[in-house]
Amino acid sequence: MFEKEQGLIEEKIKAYCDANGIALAPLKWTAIPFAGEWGIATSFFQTAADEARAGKGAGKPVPARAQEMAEQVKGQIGSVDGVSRVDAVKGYLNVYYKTSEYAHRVVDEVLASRTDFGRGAPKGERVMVEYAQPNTLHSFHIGHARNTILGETLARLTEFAGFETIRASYPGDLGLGVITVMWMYEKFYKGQEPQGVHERGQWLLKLYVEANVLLEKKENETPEETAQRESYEAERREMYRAYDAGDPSVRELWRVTREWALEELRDVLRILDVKMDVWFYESEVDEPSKAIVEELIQKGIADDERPQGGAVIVKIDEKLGLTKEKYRTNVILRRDGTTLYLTKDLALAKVKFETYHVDRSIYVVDVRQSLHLQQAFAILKLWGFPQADKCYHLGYGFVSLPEGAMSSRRGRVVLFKEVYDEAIKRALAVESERSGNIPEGERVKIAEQIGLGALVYSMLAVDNNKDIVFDINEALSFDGRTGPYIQNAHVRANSILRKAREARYELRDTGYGFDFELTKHEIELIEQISQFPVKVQQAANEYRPLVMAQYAYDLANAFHSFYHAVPVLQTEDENMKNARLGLVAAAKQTIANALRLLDIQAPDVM
RNA sequence: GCCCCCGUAGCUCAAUGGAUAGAGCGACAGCCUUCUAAGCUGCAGGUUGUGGGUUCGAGUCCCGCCGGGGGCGCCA
Repeated sequence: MFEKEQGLIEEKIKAYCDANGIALAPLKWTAIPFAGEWGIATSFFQTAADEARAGKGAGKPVPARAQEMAEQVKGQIGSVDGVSRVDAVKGYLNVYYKTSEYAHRVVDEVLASRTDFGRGAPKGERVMVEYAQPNTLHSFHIGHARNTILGETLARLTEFAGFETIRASYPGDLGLGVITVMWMYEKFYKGQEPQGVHERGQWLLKLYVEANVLLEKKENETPEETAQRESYEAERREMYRAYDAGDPSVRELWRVTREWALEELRDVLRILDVKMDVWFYESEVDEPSKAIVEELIQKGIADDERPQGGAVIVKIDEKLGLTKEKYRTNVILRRDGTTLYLTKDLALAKVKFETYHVDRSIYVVDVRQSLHLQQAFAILKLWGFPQADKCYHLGYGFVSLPEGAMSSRRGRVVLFKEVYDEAIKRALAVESERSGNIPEGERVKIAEQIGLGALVYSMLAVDNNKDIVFDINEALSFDGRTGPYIQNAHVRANSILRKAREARYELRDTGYGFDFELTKHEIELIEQISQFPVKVQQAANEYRPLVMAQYAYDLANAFHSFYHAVPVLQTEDENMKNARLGLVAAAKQTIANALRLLDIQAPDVM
């Protein structure tokens, strides 16, 4: 927001260096890291070090020389519009803003842009974010929730930062797991169907777990048990074969059960306020992907070892001319002619590039699939897609339970829906304890927003590359560094504004100013608000939702401190009252914008 | 055997190579007749796993070691 002033100072620094024959290193600006004062800072360490290396430093230690430069620059700067003072400290040049002027500018900008405050200029690039890729028939657990929340937040960030953004889901609706549930249903539960979208979806998971018990080889099996198990196994294999052969009744069973699972998925996405633009289904990518295998053989990228009884493989390192093993070799078509995960991902990437004209392709996928995705990207590069360089795997650590890894197969999972229901229950309990002023008809809706806010924030507040051991009490905490803490800041800001309206106090847009002595709380809050556009860009460019999660907390924290220490409605002075109401409105708006990017609702009361 | 990630306060986690390594939880002490106490203020808590190296400057980069997790051609 203050590029002009920064530019002016930079010119002065450059002029000083030119006049003194100093080769200036690129200037890096940061916020002054001391609370209560507001401005920007840069240092001269790099320049001094460069000078010393060039043998021109006159033997002076670098820090001392940096400080000397900072002092001399300070002497040269004179007065700059909008700058109250300049300090040279420990090699740093600190430029302090005239807070009254900038405060007015920040508040004005927020109130003029409203929901668009912080939005970046269009970048002319199209991004696709692929996330929410659960297997159908397995129900949606808390690990899928981490994936979906990360993906959705990232999509909101890239979109708001100025990228045209496409959201893509890629459910796995094929494979042995799916067939296993179908077999179980057909054999033991045919004709049954629980009522309720989630009940039905969770029931499918129950069938899956039961089936795996029947199909798993046990220790000390009796011959009868072994025969029984092998007979089940044969039935399952037969169903898989029948599905592949296009058997109409098996296909119909597949279609019906798949729809049950997808209905549940769609409802989970509705709860999470995720609106997918594109659905890629594994079943629809499977057949076309076989064609690309031929293409890759033709182009000399893949080696066909089928004549020797092998598979179709890509020797990635060799084709890239690497001597050290990095991407290794991988199979893109089994010897029986069926496809693999990698095959389908290659075909899907081609569709993304050619049909959707994607410039950047982001995959939100478990970190354990890192090598596979690196292999896919490398093959895309060999294939001649320049977009391969802008494929990015946003890997995330897996979510486990205190008792160990989650396992759909064993039914050892925490389902998203269970946690969501519990979150609402807990939020309602807190509401009835301390929120007397919520209208009866809104209590559940607010509880949903708070409960989900807690859960979502707990997923975003940890860096994506870290594993999470899921603890429901931590995930659903409403105190401290949590979603509800940030939501509460929004509520409190709203409360002040509502009271002002109720008192028929009219907020004047103009004619007020921050030309009074600002408290450190006001300065800190204004500084935080002004940082929002920068944080949006940083989070989007680095593909790091955590940056925004961190920022939202810092902003809310600044507001809570301000709220506690600085009176607004009780302010005697009309001008000051106006200015502070404007600041509160700007803070509320910025908190709301930040929460929106985090896929968290911003309630007006709680 | 090779590759990737992690190791920071009692616990859970932050920190574009830069100023005094920061939050939350937990503990302790305060603050509700005053805009919502899901809050605020104060206090305590650190040899950033370890040994070297690079650098004016290292939690951050490089090498080794220790500890934990993950991955490595016909699973996804």
